Amino acid sequence: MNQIEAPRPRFAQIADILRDRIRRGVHAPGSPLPSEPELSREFDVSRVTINRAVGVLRSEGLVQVRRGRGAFVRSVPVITRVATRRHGARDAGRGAYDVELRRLGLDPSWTASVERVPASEQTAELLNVEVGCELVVRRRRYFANELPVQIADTYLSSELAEKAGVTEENTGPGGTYSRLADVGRGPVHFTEDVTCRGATSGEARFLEIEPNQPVFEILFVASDKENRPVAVTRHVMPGHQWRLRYDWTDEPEGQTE
Amino acid sequence: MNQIEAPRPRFAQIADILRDRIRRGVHAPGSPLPSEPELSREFDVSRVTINRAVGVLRSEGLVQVRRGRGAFVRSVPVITRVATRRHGARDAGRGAYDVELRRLGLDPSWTASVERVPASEQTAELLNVEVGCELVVRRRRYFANELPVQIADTYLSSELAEKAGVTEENTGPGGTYSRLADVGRGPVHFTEDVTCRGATSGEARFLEIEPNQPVFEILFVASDKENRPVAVTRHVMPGHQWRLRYDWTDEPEGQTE
DNA sequence: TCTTATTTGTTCGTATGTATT
DNA sequence: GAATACATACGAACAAATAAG
Repeated sequence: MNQIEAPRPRFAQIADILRDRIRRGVHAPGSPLPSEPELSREFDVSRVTINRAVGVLRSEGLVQVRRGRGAFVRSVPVITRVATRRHGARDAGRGAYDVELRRLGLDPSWTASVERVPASEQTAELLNVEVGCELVVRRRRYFANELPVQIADTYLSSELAEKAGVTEENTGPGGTYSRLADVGRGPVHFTEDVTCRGATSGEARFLEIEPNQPVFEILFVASDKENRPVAVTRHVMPGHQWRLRYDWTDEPEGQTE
Repeated sequence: MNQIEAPRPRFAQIADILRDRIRRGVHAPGSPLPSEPELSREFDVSRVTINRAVGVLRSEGLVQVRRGRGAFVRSVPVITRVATRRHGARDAGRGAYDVELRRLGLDPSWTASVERVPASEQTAELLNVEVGCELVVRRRRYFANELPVQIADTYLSSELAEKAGVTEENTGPGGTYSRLADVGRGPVHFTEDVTCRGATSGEARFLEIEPNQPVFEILFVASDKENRPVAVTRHVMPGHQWRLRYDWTDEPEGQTE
């Protein structure tokens, strides 16, 4: 067994060089890389090899390529989503998003809309309802400086949504969870499943990333005090631009259950 | 603007077909795909196009390609790492790993070793020590059915490690945290930062995945009751084969601070 | 050990298609 | 319409890892 590093493929070496140039600011955020024919001449390789090298940077989220225009360096602020346990669930919500983005000097914004859809198999199981039964879904889209950074869709059974009065875009002070609490179904138990997968083409289009570029998917289930699920939220966000933070304090031994 | 879906590239269509065949069991886990020349003839495309299609499946973690041998279908059980807040930090540790793997019908195993290393910039900052000062690192490697699934390295200052007596591989009942508690430095506050990034070549080699295939990196900081950091653990695991679960229960309003 | 066949990895030159300016 | 830029694809060639003899 030989510990000497095998010679790296040209496309990988060129990707390294370009990555380093971006890191050092030779190509500033928002500015284009030299065109493929130019890079092809500079490194004395075929344009196909340059295309593959740039493909590496694309899949890392470092550049955004637009056909007919060029490859542009992204500015990728890493946004931290803090889920502090002892302060309750809403800390990971909209208010915290605002604070975090302003801390980074970015302008937070979002859109919201409400629809009715039949329950998918997965959502039906999580909400403990029949497949195909009617759900109310609140779709939110988050932006940082006009750039899309997160998809968040919350599903509730139509029945519960109507009882709690959250079938309109404006859910009033405290949001959906406060309205649920008003009718005695306030969520108390929370489960959050985090996975990492390639973006679907629809997600990629909205988030302006490559299909198959890694995204975080968070499935957030809120249940009431009788442990009945009341709402499911699916978050999808580009993997390279988020950090998920969880913090908590252990109870002293005696108080644990 | 034209809403008609552009025709998909051939390599992507072929990747879809192969992915579907794997899903349907046409190619069972552990068995090889047909060779590239064979697929090239079947789909009547060049071998370069097949190579690119298989590359898509590689980056998804669906197949493992070994040069000179072929492309083998992976068996990819999704392992859930549960971090239940109310039961304390150790629920995400080794015992929980054992239980989860047996639940999946897999055989859990791990290795452990202890080293001394100088503090890197990042670790030094998290542990609040000087860069380059001596640390004790406990390296653990987790396997499922002999397949590597996780890297976990825990760093402590040498001083503290010696006081607590955790400079050997065997740390005794309850593990490192119990020994820290014995000397009055038991961790109480926990912070966990989850990010998603491409595997480094070293990680890829150990985890038997592609370089740049997405991995979860978890930075876990444990602090004592005076909020002094006592240990930092870095976990690295293949993104496609883990699910991170967090669950908790909200305290009633009155008890929140 | 050496040889040969098989299999994947990379690269080139060339060509064609699509999106933008 | 023309020029520019990126996307995909092919055939050919060679390199590197593996397996069989």
